[in-house]
Amino acid sequence: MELDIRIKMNEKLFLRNPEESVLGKKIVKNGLILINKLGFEEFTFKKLSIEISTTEATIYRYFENKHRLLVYLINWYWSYIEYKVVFYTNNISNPEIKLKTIIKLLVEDPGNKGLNSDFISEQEAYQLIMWEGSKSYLTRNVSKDNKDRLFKPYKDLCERISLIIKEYNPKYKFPHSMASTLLEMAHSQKFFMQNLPALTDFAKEQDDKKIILFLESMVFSSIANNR
Amino acid sequence: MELDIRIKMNEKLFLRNPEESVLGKKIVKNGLILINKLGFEEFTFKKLSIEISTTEATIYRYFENKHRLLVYLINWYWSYIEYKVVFYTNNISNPEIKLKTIIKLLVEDPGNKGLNSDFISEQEAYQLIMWEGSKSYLTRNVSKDNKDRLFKPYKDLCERISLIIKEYNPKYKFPHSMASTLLEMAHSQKFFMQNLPALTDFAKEQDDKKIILFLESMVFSSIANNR
DNA sequence: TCATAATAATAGTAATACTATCATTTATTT
DNA sequence: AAATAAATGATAGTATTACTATTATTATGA
Repeated sequence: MELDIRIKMNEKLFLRNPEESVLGKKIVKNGLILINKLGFEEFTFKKLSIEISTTEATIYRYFENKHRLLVYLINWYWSYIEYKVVFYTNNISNPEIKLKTIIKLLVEDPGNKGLNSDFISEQEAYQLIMWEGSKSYLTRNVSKDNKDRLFKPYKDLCERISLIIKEYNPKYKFPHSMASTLLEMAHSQKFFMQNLPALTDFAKEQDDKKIILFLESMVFSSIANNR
Repeated sequence: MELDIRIKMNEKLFLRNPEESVLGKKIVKNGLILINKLGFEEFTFKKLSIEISTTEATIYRYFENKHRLLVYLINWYWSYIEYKVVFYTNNISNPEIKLKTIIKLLVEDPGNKGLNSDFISEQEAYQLIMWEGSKSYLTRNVSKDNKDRLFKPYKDLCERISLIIKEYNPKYKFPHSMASTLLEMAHSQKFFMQNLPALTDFAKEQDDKKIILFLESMVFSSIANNR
């Protein structure tokens, strides 16, 4: 069985829906790869247009600017993760196991096992979140973008996790903050491990198990607490 | 008593030491204010040069590029925070009180009470960390910059906090990761509270007390845990 | 006072972040 | 199959960015 996951994207993110044409998909797919290769600051539509043998002007017909493309990609990732969370926790009744499943989903690099269609590669998207994720909201347009619901997928995922936390302990006072801390740290700690290991207790390039243990320890000791 | 705090900055950060001239100090001071006003992406040396009535070329004689200026400012802030941490925890023997003191120092907006000399304004630096902090290391040059010790102040502060965590509980396995989580979240949760409140349990523009409670709860329940 | 260093004034370049126009190709409708 | 519309390509152009270079002027210091 090969299933095609289709995520409905916010229409404000694009001028022309990239999913509806071969070229549009190429822009998104190769845009992601090129951002990962160059870093977001060095990435330009000009460079992308050369990569995929089209013109700058054509890319601008799909996306207003490169930041919108970034947010598009990041939203795709969070929506996809939420889909995975639903898929893998649906049949689980125990909130502790649910949370542990989520932590694994967040931390583990999908590698080449991940979804790798002719559209967005899961593994590339994972790298993107690690390196560029917070750049989606760290701009002077946060509030405006937020009103346009550009951060809805991230907020939805945060909400879903906070509900499970509440299920685990209805008295815990900070389910949303704990959920966003978990989401942020899943990627930050991995980034630190690989690039600034002094900020962690994990040796450089070590596997994910220790990060998972750290996050589990943090989440469960916090939310078990009734103060 | 008016004391002049002098922080020794890494020489790789600048081409000419900005502390050694009136113009240099003006570049740093007003650079900080202008980055906060425009956001780092929109900030340029050209705009700064107009602001302080000098030329672009002159600013380039002090800093290689705007990213170096950003890292300079961020390093100043973390060094200053470490100084404050030492100052306010020196006479405290109880590691719990030490950690609580640190959490307050990290979260509380210094406002106009903070250090506000003719050089860097503490309050402006605080805003900078919140909005632009992670952009100092989220670049393709992290490893190179790390080798040049550009992140030393942040790593030093993390190390210092992790030592206190170890003092509190020598068996706790993730003192550095917990310290970096605390450092990151002190500013992220505040940013979220002000700009993306759905990611927190704090009403928009609310005071800092709840963030402090959240972080205290997270840190102490985690590090009390002996698993 | 002479020498040196710092700054200002000015100019210039390649790249970025777009917008506009028009011709050509491709897809859709009748 | 012809007519029409939509998407793309080719090309050009603009203001700004991110620098580097040169020379004149001003301040500092031995």
